[in-house]
Amino acid sequence: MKERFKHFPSDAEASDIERARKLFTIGDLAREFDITLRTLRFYEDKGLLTPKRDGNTRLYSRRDRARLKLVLMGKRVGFSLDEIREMIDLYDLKDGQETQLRVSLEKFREQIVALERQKRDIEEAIGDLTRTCDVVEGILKQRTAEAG
Amino acid sequence: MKERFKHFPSDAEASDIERARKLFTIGDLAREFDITLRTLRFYEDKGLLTPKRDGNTRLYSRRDRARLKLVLMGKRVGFSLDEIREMIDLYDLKDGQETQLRVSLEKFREQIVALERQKRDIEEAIGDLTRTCDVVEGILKQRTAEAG
DNA sequence: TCTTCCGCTTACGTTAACGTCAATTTCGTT
DNA sequence: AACGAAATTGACGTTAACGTAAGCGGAAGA
Repeated sequence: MKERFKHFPSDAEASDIERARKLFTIGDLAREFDITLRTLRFYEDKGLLTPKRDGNTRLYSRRDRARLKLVLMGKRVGFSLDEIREMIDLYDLKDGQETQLRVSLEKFREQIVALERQKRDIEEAIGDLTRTCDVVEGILKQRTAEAG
Repeated sequence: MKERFKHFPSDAEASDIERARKLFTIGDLAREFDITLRTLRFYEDKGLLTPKRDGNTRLYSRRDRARLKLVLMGKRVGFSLDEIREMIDLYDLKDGQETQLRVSLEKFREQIVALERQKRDIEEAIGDLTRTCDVVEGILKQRTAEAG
């Protein structure tokens, strides 16, 4: 474990100044969003982020940071990294153009439908398991009654 | 695609006789449960099924078929194949013993908790997406209003 | 007999999202 | 000069549940 990130509560005081900064290192973002360096580099390989370089060192702008937020948001709601990249690329192509907004809106709605489907599947599974539990409980009660 | 399985409605008539049978081929079960041969063999490799052999050919008993049903049920409610195997093995060790029933019951309840957690996550995601949709719609309406 | 169907085994491939490891390098302190 | 922390690249490993391909055998039907 060479790359580890702990929380340093002692650093929390400087947040006002820190968050007003224009540039972030890879470690900054990793700490702030609780992800690993590997993840940030991976996202870069995938074309989700494109930080500048100071020689070799990555430098993330506020814009990069905003994109990262979008990526993590997208993941949270169940999009794959590929889907997220497509949407962000599309959006960045010409900022906030109507067609792109409509495309994204459509994707969001489809995802909502997919999520609702998943939800129903899970509800059914919970129902099945609950019924099974009831049956097993019944068997157990019957046994203890016989044994008693 | 060398191994394909279609539904043969013309075979449906013989179901009374067929289902009363004692032995099944791998193709029989594949058709009945709509899974591939590969899957059946995979489950065997994993120790979930142990059909007998007529020379090289697998022969599944009604007991094997019942186990397969359990496996598919377990999958449906979100257990991994490893978890399913553990439970089935445990259950087969001494059939229907109280302790084993209690262990399974415990697992089921844990799984219900896990599923309910997933359900909440999905609901939150749906909420997020719905709100995002509303925002995007608002932007679009505003634009069309300005353009009009 | 030829073809087709059903079955067999072995073994490598797939997908997603990173983890882990190795070998260096650069930076800020002390 | 030495040290540790933080950074770099590259490449292989992981997990789950199969898919896919290659190559083979035996039985049934035209």
